[in-house]
Amino acid sequence: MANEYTNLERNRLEKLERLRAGGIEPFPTRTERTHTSQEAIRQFEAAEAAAKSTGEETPAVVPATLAGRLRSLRAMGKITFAHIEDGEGRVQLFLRANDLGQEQFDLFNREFDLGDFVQAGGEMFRTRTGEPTLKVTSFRLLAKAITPLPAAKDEVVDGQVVRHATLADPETRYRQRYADLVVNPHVRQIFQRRAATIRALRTFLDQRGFIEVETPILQPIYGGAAARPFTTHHNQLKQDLYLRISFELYLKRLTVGMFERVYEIGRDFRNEGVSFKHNPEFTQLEFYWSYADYLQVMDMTEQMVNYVAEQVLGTHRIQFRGQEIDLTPPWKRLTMRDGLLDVTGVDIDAHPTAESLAAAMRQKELPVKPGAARGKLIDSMLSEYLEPNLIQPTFLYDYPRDLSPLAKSKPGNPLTVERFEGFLGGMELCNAFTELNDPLDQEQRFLEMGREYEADDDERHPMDEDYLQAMRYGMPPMGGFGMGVDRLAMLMTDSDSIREVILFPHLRNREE
RNA sequence: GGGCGUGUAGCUCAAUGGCAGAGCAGUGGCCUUUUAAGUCAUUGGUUGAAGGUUCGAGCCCUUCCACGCUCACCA
Repeated sequence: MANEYTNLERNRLEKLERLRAGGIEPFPTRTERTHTSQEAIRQFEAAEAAAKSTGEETPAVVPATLAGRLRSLRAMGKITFAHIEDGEGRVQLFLRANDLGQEQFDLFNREFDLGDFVQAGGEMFRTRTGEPTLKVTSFRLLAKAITPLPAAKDEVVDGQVVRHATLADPETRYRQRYADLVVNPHVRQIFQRRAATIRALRTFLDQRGFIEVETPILQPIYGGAAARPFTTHHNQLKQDLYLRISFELYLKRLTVGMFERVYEIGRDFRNEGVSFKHNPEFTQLEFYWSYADYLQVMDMTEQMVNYVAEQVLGTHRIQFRGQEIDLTPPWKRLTMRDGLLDVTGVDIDAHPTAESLAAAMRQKELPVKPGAARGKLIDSMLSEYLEPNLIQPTFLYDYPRDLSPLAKSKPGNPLTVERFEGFLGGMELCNAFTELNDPLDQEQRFLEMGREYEADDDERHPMDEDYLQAMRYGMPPMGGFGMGVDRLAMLMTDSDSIREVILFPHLRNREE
């Protein structure tokens, strides 16, 4: 569809044509930047400090050529003040007809707009109000902005209400994230913190001897979680493929191959509902640690999250949704049985069958979904009554076996597996267990899952024969771990929605 | 998928069923140290889309679209 220009855009296009007519290329190829905004300011302030210490009246000249986006313009007759912004910050420009000549000065005022990328050369000085500023002796357009940035200046109502209105509409912010990033510096900070979060995770794991690997995103059989996959097709191979819903089964194959400690940070895809904590594609961290069990993984988890906060925020006490969360280890540990007993009065250990558990729940006047399996019933109590109350970091551990087909049973307790989930801020953050490494038991679990989900084909857990083959070669005992990196980024940035920490979140297509 | 809500100028927002407005930005002036400058003037609208009710619809009704919140779903 052809773009239709607004009046404001047409106005800028006319400027662009005038520039071209005057022999000025509005999108030149080269830039001659010598300093970033902050380098120029730092160097100037250093020259000032040096002059002061030696008693000089004027500091040494600091020549600089800067480049950035025009973010403010104040034309005052024969002089103009402006600010340009680059990746590090802002610096003020000072232009004077006397210095530039009337023709150049007029060119700047008439044809340059907010949002344009410009290059400006000159010397640093300090204005009467004390701001380090570039006195411009030459300038050049680097790239014309046709569309005005979606930002307004402040609004003064009755000399009282000052509102620095800027792009706020969530739809526009997500669809045009580039514009959001330009005008909302705090959004840039969110993604800098996200990057720091992922960097800290890598550093933490690398330091502990884990090796980062990459496993297939296109998989012939999906597995490792219960979720509907996205399906695609390879034309030449005439083969349906799935976008992975987890990395688990591939990473565990690598432990068979003697990689004792592996991890992967990457994208998972789940063809399910979208919410403030769900996006169809999301970033996952999984690691597998041979010869460890879920208790060791628990210890490492609290250390890892605490380390991330220290690296990203410089503190162990983070603010999230108006509450302070203390990440300092050790975290609270609670068995699922005790946790549910506390909040619902139902003892899951006393009810080994779905029928018995459902009866107990009805007696406590808890909602029961008819025909639900025991694991589903437990899960519903967990997410309804327990999870929202777990604000401070809490490990919930020892899960029912029928919720966890890839986890190992507790010795002497076949109904319970060695599994934990980490909760904080009322959200599930991670999921881990002592991994099942018995190929015969694993085959049996796959068969059970297949039966259980027979009614709902979408959720069926497909049998992965090759995974069983890997396990038959011998799989070491190990602890495994998975964590939603987006949710960790939410915690590190105090973001209410997963969409705030994903650069380009999924949105429905616009009507033509 | 259900419920509730929102959609008006580039941005942020007004407008009892009765002339579609403001601030900022934009445009044209004045202004040689401003601070998201000041000042005078001024342009800009298919009110998300389509239909309906009405003498008259931004407002009421119906359908559709998008977004937000929420429920359902979601190991």
